[in-house]
Amino acid sequence: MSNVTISDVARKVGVSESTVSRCLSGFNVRNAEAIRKAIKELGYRPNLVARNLKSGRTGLVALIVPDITNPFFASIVRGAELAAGEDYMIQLINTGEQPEREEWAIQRMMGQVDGIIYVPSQEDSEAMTDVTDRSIPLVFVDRLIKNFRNIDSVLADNLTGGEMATQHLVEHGHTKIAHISGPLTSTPGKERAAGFARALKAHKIKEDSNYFVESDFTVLGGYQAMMSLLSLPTPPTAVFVANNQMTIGALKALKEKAIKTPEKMAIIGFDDHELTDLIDPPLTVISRDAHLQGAIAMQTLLERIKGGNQFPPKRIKVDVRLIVRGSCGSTCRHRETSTSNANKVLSASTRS
Amino acid sequence: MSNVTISDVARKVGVSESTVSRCLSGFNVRNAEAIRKAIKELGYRPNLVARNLKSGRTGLVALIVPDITNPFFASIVRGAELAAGEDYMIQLINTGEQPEREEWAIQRMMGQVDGIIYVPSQEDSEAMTDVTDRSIPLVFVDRLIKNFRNIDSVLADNLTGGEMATQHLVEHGHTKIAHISGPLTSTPGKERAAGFARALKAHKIKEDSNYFVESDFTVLGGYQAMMSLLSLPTPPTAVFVANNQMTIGALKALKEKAIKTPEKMAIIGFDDHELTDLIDPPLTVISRDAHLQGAIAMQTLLERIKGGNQFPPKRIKVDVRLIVRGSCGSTCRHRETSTSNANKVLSASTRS
DNA sequence: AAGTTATCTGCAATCGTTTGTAGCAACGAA
DNA sequence: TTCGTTGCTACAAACGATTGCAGATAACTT
Repeated sequence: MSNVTISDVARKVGVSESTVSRCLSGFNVRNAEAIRKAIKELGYRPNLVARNLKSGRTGLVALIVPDITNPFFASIVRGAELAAGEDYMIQLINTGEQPEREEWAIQRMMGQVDGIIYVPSQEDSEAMTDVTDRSIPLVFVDRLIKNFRNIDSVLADNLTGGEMATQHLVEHGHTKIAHISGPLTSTPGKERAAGFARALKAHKIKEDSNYFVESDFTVLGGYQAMMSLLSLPTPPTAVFVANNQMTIGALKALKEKAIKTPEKMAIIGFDDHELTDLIDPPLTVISRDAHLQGAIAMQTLLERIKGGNQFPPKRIKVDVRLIVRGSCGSTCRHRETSTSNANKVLSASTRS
Repeated sequence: MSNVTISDVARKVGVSESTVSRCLSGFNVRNAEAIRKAIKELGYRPNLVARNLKSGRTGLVALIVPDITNPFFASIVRGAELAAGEDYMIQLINTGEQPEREEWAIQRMMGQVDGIIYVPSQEDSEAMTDVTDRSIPLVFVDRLIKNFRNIDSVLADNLTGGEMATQHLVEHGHTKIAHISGPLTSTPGKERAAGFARALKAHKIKEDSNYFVESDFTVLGGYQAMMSLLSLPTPPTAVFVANNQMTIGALKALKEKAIKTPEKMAIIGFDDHELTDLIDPPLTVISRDAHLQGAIAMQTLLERIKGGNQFPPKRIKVDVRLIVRGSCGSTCRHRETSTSNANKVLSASTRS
C-alpha cells in the first residue's frame, strides 16, 4: 500500500517523526538501525509531494517543444535530460505548434515545475507574461518570443547557416536558387531566410519572389512548396529548404515528379538526420548539434534556478556546419565546414 | 513573485481562505467578483503541490522509454500524450536501455506520479517489485518483464510480424535467409525471432545458425551484424532485421560494401519511418501504429488509475502489417497487408 | 411575525513532510 | 562536585491548499 507514512515508522520504532526524518536526512540518530529496519519492513517511501511542499521545489523541469517525433526536438530533449543529471526530471509537453496549447500548458504546470525550457511556435505570444510575472526560470531554445528579449536563449547561428547553404549552391554554379522557408513569424524561419537573402546579395544574384516560398516547417508544407516551385514556367535549379521536415516533403515531391537530383534540381536542407546519407542521393545539409543545444539549455536553466537573476541574461548561439553529401552535385563526400570551433557565447549586453 | 498565497487573497478581500478556495472550485460565493479581481491584481496562482498533497494525486504520468530519439518511441510518447488529454501530463525518462537507470527512475518518481507507462529493457528486472508493492498503476508497452505477467500490457503482434516478414522473403524465392534479431532477453526480440523460425519451418527451410545474429537494437549493432553476415563464405541473399535502428545500420553496411539491394541482398525491416520511401531502394517493412499503441497504453493506464484493480489485467496486441516498397525486389508498390482490421484485445484469462 | 429551510461563511483539522527551539542526558574539564 | 559543552530527541509550527462542521444570514413559507 502507498499510505504508510513517516509517523507509522515513528510509532513502530517508538521515536518521534522528526527523528525518523532526520535519520533519512543523514543525521546521527541513536536508533538508526531500528528505523531503517522498520522502514524496510513497512515498505515506507517518503511522500515526495509533501516534501516538495515544504522545500518549495519539485525537481521537475518542463520542456515545451512543438513535436517530439521530429528527431531534431527529440535530440534536444535527450541532451537536456542528460545535462539535468539526477537533480531534475523532465516534464514533456508537445504543442503541435499551437499557441493555445502552449498557453494552456504553461498555465497548467506553473507552480509544479522549477523551470521551463521552451521552444515557442510564434514570435509574438501572450502566454509568457504569467511566467515572467512569477519570475519562474525560463530558457528559450531554437526560437524566441518577441518582447522577451531579456531572457536566456540558446539558438543556432541561423543567419550564417542560411548563408552557407545558399553560398554552397552558388558555388555549384546555380543562379536560379529558391528558398522554401519556415514561417517568417518564427526566429529560425526569419533568420535563415535572411541568410539566404544575404548570400544572394553577396553574389549579386537578384532575388526572384517566385523563388521564395514561405511554408510551415511541416512535411506536407515542404511537399506543397516544392510542387509549386516545380510548376513555375522556369523552375529553379537549386533549392535551400529551411528545416528537416520540409526537406522530407520536398524530396517526396521530387521523387513523385521523377526529377533527378542533383542533375535537375540541387537540394540542401537544414538539420541532419540519421538517414540522410541513405537517401538517394545522400542529402547535403546544414547541421548543428541539437544534443548540445539541449544540454546547454538545461545547464543555463539550472544556473538560473540556482543563481536567480544575479547574472544578466545569456544569449548563446551554437555553431552550424555544412555537411556535403551529394544532393548538390559535389564530388567530394563528407567534407565538413564549421563556423568556428568553439561555441559563441554572447551576453545580451554585447549583442542586441 | 511566486509567493502569493491564498491567504493573501483572502486578507485583501476580507474573507476567509476557505471562501476563496470555494470560489476557485466553482461554488457560489458572495464576493466572487471581488475575489476574482484580487486574484488578478495579486497575480495569485494556486500552488499545485499543496493541492496535490491534499488530493493525493499529481496529474502526472511517467513514461519510461529506452530512447526518445528513436522515432518509434517518440510516436508512442506522442500518442500517449494525446490520449491523456488535459487530465494528465507526461513525465519522460530515457533509460538508454540501462536497467540501473530504470531502477533509479522508478525509485525517484514513485509517489510523484499517478501511474507509469513502461518500456522495460530487460525481461528480468528487479526494480519493479517496489512498484507492484505500492500498487501504483502500471502498463507495459512493447515489452514485458518476466514474473509480472499479471500487469496490463500493450504489445505488438511480433510473432505474426516476424512470420510475415520472413514469408515475404520466401515468396521472392529466397532460401538463404538471415535474421538480425534484437536481444533474445527482450520480448520483441524473442517473439520476432520465433516468427522468423516458424516461417522457415512452415516452408521447410532448415535454419542455419550462421544466418541468425543476435544483436542489440542499435544502429551500430545492426551495422556490425550485417558486416558479419557479409563476411560469411556463403552470405545470405535476404535478411529480416528486427527493428528500425538495426535496419539503418544494416543499410549503412550494405552501402559501404556497395552491395546492390535488392539484387544481391533483399532486406526487410521492422517498424516504419518517415524516410523509408526515400531510401534507395525504398524499404519494405513490417509496420504497426506506434501512435495508437501509445494511445491505448495511456487509455488503459487511466482506466486502471480510475478503476483500481477491479477488472483483470489486459493484454492488448496491436496489429502489424506489411508495407511493400522495393527492398525485397517486389514490383508492385505499397501493397499493404494487415493481420486483421480490428485490433485484437485479449484478456489475460484467454491468453497466457 | 414566527418558523423553517436554503445558502453562504469561518473555524479548525488535515494531507505528510521538514525544521527551529528547547529540553534532557551524558560527558569531560575545572 | 559543578559547570559548560556536546549530541540527541520531542514538541509544535510551518508549507499552501481543501473540506466537514457548525453557526450566521438570507429567503422562503404559512
